[in-house]
Amino acid sequence: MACDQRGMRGEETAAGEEEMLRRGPWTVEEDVLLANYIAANGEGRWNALARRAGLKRTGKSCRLRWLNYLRPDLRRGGMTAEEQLLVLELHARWGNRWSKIAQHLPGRTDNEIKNYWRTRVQRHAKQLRCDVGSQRFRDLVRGLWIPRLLERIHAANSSGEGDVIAQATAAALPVAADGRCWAVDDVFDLGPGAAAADVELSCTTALSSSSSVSTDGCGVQPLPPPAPMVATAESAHGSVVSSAAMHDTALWQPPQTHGGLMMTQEQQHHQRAESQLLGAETWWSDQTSLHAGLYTDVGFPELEFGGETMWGACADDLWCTDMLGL
DNA sequence: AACCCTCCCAACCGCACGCCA
DNA sequence: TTGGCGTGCGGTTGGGAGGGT
Repeated sequence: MACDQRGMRGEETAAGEEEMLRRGPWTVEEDVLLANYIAANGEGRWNALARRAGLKRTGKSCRLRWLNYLRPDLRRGGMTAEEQLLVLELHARWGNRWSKIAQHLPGRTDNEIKNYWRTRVQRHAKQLRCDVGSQRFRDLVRGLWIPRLLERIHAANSSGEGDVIAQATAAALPVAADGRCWAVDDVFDLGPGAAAADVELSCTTALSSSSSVSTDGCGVQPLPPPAPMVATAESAHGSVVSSAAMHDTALWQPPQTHGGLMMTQEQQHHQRAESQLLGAETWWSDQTSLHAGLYTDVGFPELEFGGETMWGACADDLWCTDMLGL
């Protein structure tokens, strides 16, 4: 793309009569010069490298070009669901530590992740009228976006459960001994010999300050299974325009009581959703609902909403923008 | 066709830090 | 200790692409 922009801003700097340094988009010739030089001599010492390679660029510019564009191990194309999931979770954990986040996404640069965050994630937050740093947005990410990503990952790997776990592992999502997959947590700090049991013991949820320490002393609760919840969203005008229950009857049948009375399914859904959105410590994670795999049994029924499906047809639109009327 | 607007992303900027003489 | 240099990081900018009117 940068090459397509060639010449648009490629003016020489005024500074330096004897050595005119170029700025702006890189030309193919410059790319070849830089790539060939690094292939022959390696990278580093960027200022000297720029001079020796015959490039009229600052070392800084050369380094940036190499790391963000020319490096052979770079991945191209849009972020996969796994990568988006990782970005969301790692950002919740580390904030704008783009380079640190990028270390866990092979082939992706900090610049790319930063751009992804600013263009996609912040746009969604803006549409939802909340700040990306707000608890409300974190809850929406946890309750809507991440489950949707997990669903997509599952769908893509539905050919075999082993693949699912392998995928989660490859994506640095810790998988516990029973196959449950946890939110990104301190597994990165466990060291190479950490067993699945250790993973479970160290689980912390990175996504919400509302995460709670479990009573059994096994660390902080993982993400709740995403299936049943009520998505309540505000329209652009600030009024609640809709709420819809997503449920998986195969998973979410345990009867709930409220004041000694059996709760209707709708009441249960509502209570669960409130708990999630308000960061309550009720996780609805009774043993019957804890299941093997990467939330593998989660299969949202296609939710009808005013003739539109809950999730937009656009593969990249993970928010229910149709429903929101945004 | 022309204009406008938004999205996307490569590239730049300023700053901080580490190393070394 | 200090100053210069190289490097890395996060924030910002600006222009192409594409869609809508």
